[in-house]
This record gives sequence, structure tokens and C-alpha cells, in this order.
Amino acid sequence: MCRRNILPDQNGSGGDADNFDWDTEDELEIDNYAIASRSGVSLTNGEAVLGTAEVSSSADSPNSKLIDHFVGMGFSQELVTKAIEENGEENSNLILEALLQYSASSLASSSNSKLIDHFVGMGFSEEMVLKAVQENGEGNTDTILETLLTYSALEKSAPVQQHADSDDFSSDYEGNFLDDFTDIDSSSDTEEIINPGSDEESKLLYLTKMGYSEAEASVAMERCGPDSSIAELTDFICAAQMAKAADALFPVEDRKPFCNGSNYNKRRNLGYDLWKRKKQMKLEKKLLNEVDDALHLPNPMIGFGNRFPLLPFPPRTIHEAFPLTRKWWPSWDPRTKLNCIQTCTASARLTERIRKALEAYDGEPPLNVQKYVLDECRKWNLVWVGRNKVAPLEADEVEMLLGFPKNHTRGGGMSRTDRYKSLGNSFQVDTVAYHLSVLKDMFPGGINLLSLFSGIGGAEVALHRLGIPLKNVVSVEISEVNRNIVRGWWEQTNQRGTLIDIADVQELNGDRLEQLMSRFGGFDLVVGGSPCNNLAGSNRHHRDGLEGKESSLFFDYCRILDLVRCMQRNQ
DNA sequence: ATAAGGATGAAAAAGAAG
DNA sequence: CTTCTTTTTCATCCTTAT
Repeated sequence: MCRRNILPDQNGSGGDADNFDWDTEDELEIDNYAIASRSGVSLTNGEAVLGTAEVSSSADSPNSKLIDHFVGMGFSQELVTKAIEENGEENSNLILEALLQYSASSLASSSNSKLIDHFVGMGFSEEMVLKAVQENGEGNTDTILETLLTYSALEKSAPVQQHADSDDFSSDYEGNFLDDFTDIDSSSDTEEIINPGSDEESKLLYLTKMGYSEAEASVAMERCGPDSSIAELTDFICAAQMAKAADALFPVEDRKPFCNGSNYNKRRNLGYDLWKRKKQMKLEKKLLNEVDDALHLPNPMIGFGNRFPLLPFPPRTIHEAFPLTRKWWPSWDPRTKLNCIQTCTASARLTERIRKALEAYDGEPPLNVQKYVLDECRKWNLVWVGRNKVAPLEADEVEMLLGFPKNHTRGGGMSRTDRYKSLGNSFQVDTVAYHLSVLKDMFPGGINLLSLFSGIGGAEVALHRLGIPLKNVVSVEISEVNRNIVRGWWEQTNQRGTLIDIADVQELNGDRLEQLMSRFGGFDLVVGGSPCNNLAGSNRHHRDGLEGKESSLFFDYCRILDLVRCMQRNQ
């Protein structure tokens, strides 16, 4: 699966979120995640406004471009044309308002009342739901949910701390997000008011008085731990409701079984048979064809119904993540969210060029300069750190955004560039954790994990933060510094299990795997993201696809997965 | 035609070893 | 100080999608 770190977007120029291919097999997974973790790709109101601002700034753009822009935001072409006719093409804010008005009135009257009822039934106020639907369009139900969730979270936002297994966390690894937000909510006294007492029964009572069911309350208490605050518990319940609602939107009948059909059975025996016969053939070509089929498997990964996000929630906006940037953020920079985290950062010369370009003007720079600066800011994820001064994110800031413990990738032989590279290629921990959260109930005693292409251990960290004990972990990672990072993390978090690291996936042949599996009694989870270098758009040199030097390791992933499956079945 | 992407490689700078 | 190694910087100049 794509492990690209899509941080909350702002990709301007007509709303890049719309360009994202929502119709891929990943769709539901991503959507599900977006609901609960709030880091998904979605248009918020702010971004919609951003889009309009951009269009209005390019007065020479033809009418059709303007239409496309709004159509891209999810409005029908018909409505857009009508709105432009009525309001002229000069003032895109007016057009947007008109469009929102149209959708609101059509929502209230039409078939969409069903949609609204649905969300109202979930406990949101009708007013909120209408607003959310207006902001997100009716097409994308999960974005609506996300927005609703955000509203509710804003209402009762008080930072809370994760207490998964607090005795297993060293102090450095505990609640590290909060360090960066202390100036947001810490002064608020709501925490005290809504924290009636520490004893479990009174919390339960309090929650039920708030209108939550007893079942919801007790599940939340179990998940969040005995020391959790009311704010944390309500956050949890809220998120759980979202997840449940999301599942309700995709009925069970629509979910096709993951392994069906004779082709699949043939396929999954392939690796095993090869191994069994110890035939050292050129399997690449053969597998390539097989894998081609595998890529068209139906959407398999939904419907567990009991996913839950990590707490505390990761920051959702640039301001939340980096409050100090607010002071220097110019009014003409409408970004509220960052772009994908990548492996490269902006050069000092670029930030210097930007500073020079801006210093020539006293107040707001002219539109063309604004556009230049904004384009670069989006391209490189620059944030404002001073007057006319933008800067790329520091490695520790990226670390925090991706959900890793503070200093996770610091030192231990990591150079600065190594750090950016490893982080840029890593999982976003909250994302992965949300998907893996289903395992918590399934494996209360912990899991055996086979982690391929582990990198800096995103999956391991995610499982740990979920409070899922790691019994035995086999971690395959080519980079020595990365292996050291995972090893260091393993020791610092006082893991009780065994960590075995292997440098090269090719080393993990049938014999080795069999030996490991008989020692641990099989693996409960195989996780990893194979290298993407040769698929990456920005790789101008060796974009050879899956057969490229690095990306071809994908086939090892398939090979190993097949082997594990078959060995497990034959045990 | 244009925009933009999950990165690379040459060259310069900085650090380490002798 | 010289030489070797690592790290950083910076501009790529391909492909795909619109």
C-alpha cells in the first residue's frame, strides 16, 4: 500500500485533493482513516476559500477555468454556471457563497435529507450536519464525518494524554506531542470542570449522564486506561462512533471476500511450492504476471468495525502543530494544512530568494509575488518563522507530525539528510495505528510481527502506541542506521519480546522463514511498504517502475507473504 | 502547453584521519 | 597541512495528468 505521508493538504491550484485518485483500491481504507485520525486528505472550508482566492487573483483566466475550479470542488457544472451567471466571474467568493446556498437548499429538501438524518441520528445537531455537508459536498460522506468530528472535538477540546501502557513508556516517550501545544489549551480550566473524579464509577456515571451508552463508556474506559480524563474518553467515544458510522455506510453485502476464486488459490500456493521444491528459478517474470492479477483484488480491508484512533489526536492544522508560526503568517497565505512530507527539503537559497522578493515591499506584496511565494511554500512545505522569513520543517518537527517519539531519529549515527530521508519514507504512525487498531481485541496477549522494509519502525511504534504487546518482531531493513534506531527504540521502551533484525529481504528465504516461524509459532501480522524510488514521480533518473532496482523488492514482499500464508496453513 | 511529482547525482563544503 | 570520507546543497530536465 502507498505509504506516502499525506498530511492535511492545501495544495491550492484548484484543490489538489480533488486530483487525488479516490477511486483506487485504497479508497475506503484512506477514507476510513480520514474519519478518525483527522489527518486525511480533505477539503475544509478554509481550503475552499483558498481556491477561490487564487482564481480571483488570476483575472486573465478564462471562464472555463473558473468553472472547472468549482466543479473540482464538488459542485455540479450546471450549478456553477448558474452561479457565475448570477454573480459575474469577478468575485469568486460571491460565487462560492451562491453555490453553498444552492447546495444547502437542495440538501434540505431533497433526497439528501436521508444523509442528514443519518448524521443527526449519530448525535450531531442538524445545524452542524448542514454546515458540514455544505463545506464538504454531499459526495464524500467520510469527509463530512471528519468535519463533524472536528466540530465536536473543538467543542470539548482539552489536550489529553495517551496512557496506553504507561509503565512501558519511558518518560521521553510519553505524551511528547503536548510539549508543542502547551500554549494552546493548557490554560483552560475546562479540564477540571469536566473531570469529576478519578474513580472509575463516577466517570462511568458522568459519561452516561452526558448521553453516552454504558457500553460505549466502559469500552472507552478500558481502551484509554484508568487514568484517562473525561475529555479523552469523550474524544474516544466520538471517534469510535465515527468509525462505526463509516462502516454503516459501506454495507456488509458490498464487501467481497479477500481470497476468492481459483486464481487466488493458485497464486497463493506459488511461492510455497517453489520453496518446497527448492527450485531456484527466475520467478520474477512469472510472479509479475501473477501479481498483476493481485493488484485488481477487490476492496478487502474494511468492515472490522472496531477501529479506533490513537490519542492524543495529532495536530490537524499548521497552527496547531506550530503555534509560533501564527505570529508571522501573512494574511495572504491561506494555507492551514501542510503538503506531503517528502525526503528532500528546500534549500537555503530558495528561502533567501523568497525573503528578498518580499523585502522589496512594505505591506502586501503584489499578486504575482504572492503567487510565487505561495507556490514555493506549497512545494516545499515552508512555514513562516519570521518577518518575510520562511523555513522548511526541522527534522524533529517532521518526526512529531509523523507521530514518532521525540528524538526518535536523532543521533545514533543519523546525519541530518539521513533523518529527512528516513522520515520522508516512513509511515505516519497515527494512520497505521488506526488501521492496526483492530488487532487490539483480536490479540490481547500480543502479536508476532514480521515487519518488512521497517525503516525507522513506523509499524512497531504504531502497535506499541496502541498498547498491543509485541511478542516477537522480525524486522527487515537494509539501512544500518535505521536498524539501530529501531533497536534503540525497542530497548528504550522496555519491550519484553524479542527483536530480530535482518538486513536484506533476499536473506529471508524459505528455510530462514520456516525456522523463525517454528520458533515463534507463526506470524500474526506482516506489515511493510516496499521501496518506491523507481515509481516516484520526482525521480527523473530511474523511473523504471516495479522492475526498477529498488522497487523490484516488491516481489520479495509478495514472495514472503505467500510463504508465510502457506506455511501458516500447513502448520 | 503546463504543472508538478514518495528522488537523484554532481559538486562543494565540512569533517576525520594521518 | 594533506588526503580521504561524509554530508549538504542545489538544480535537475523525465513523465504523467490535465
